[in-house]
Amino acid sequence: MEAFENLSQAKQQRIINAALREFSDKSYRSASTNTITEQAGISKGALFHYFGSKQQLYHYLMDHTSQQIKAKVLDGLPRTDDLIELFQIISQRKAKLATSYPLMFDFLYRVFREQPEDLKYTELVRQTVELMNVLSSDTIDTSRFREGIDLAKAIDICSWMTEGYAKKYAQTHPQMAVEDMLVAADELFDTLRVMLYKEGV
Amino acid sequence: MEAFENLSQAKQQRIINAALREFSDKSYRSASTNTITEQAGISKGALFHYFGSKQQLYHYLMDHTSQQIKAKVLDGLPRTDDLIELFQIISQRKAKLATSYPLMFDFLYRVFREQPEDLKYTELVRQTVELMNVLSSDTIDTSRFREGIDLAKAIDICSWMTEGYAKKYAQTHPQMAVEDMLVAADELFDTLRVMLYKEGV
DNA sequence: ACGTCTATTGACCAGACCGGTCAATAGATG
DNA sequence: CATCTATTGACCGGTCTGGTCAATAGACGT
Repeated sequence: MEAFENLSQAKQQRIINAALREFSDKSYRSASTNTITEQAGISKGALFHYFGSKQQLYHYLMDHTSQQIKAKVLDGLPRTDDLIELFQIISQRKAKLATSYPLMFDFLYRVFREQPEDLKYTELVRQTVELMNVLSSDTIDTSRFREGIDLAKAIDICSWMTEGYAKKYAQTHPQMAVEDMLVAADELFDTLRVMLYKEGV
Repeated sequence: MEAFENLSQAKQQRIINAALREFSDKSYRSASTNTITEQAGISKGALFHYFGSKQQLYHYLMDHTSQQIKAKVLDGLPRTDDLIELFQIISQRKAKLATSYPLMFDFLYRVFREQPEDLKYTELVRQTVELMNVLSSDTIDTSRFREGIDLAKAIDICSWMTEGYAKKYAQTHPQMAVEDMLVAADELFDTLRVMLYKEGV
């Protein structure tokens, strides 16, 4: 690890990206260190010199990416009591991050789905992924909600809707710019307001 | 194939289930015929005697499962102009089918996600999977919808909500009986009514 | 120019596992 | 007991794996 951190930033990044891509595409077992070294443009010996083993490389990637993403999402998040507004802000940040660092997101989602016993992800990873989907929040104004809708339900609904929307958008407009998507997504949040909030709130 | 169809129904089912499970768990490439024969309790030679090759076995599974599921979902579907009611019925059928034949569903979803060039799924498979998610329907009464919500939007919303709900339920109550889940899901459809339909419809 | 030292290479392991074959065997049938 | 078919599993040539290590390249001090 020390050897790796003494490398130039550019080279470190090349290796990290190659590894993230491979571990995103395939299961831990099927992911190949050969492929990683080829993609990174380094020799096999070098990789094992830097990280010791495949498993240590994997754990490094988990810690590294969780740390990065968690910081970027939470940094300077504005306070608001409007649940939908909050969701809108977080979605915007996630969308921008996901286009700036798609490899990190792909990788973390895969980590979240797998979770074999012997390479259990750290608490940090769990927190990070969860943070993307759920809001623990006592600061939300629930009086806006329609009859029969409580906070937990509203959070689920917002999560499912934004998730579904993002998935559909990615499928139908695979190459569109983030900014355009965010504009288009405004319509989604308007709809959410119609559905969740009482008339005239 | 002829040899296979002459086997007892029980043995055919054992082989099909073993193969479905293996092809659901792993990519086509990584799926192992050895594992399949072990799980099915037959010899390796037998499997290749029945199907000729790994690829032919895979194609047989695609055709077989699509045919079965499509029939079961569409059979005797009642007519209604209430979109949410329709979703509720289809969800109930899907839920029951998914618990009766979980292997088939897992397999088809995997087929839909992968789609390598050389083992392109048939049109039948495409139709079947799509049919699970989308409703083409001109018979829906859209006058119930709130201001600003059209049919396409409503279909998306219902899809995303039922999908999200199913996913959450599967995670939080992994071993619950279908019947209980369907009762619990009634609440979801009530919520959908509150959100999508005008007051008092 | 030369010796020293560290960073990097890639040919090379032993072993796991692959899809597919086929001579040998078991079991049913007349 | 002979015949015939259904089934077996040891075996094949391959590919690919994670990991090693003697050999090499390149930077640096003198």
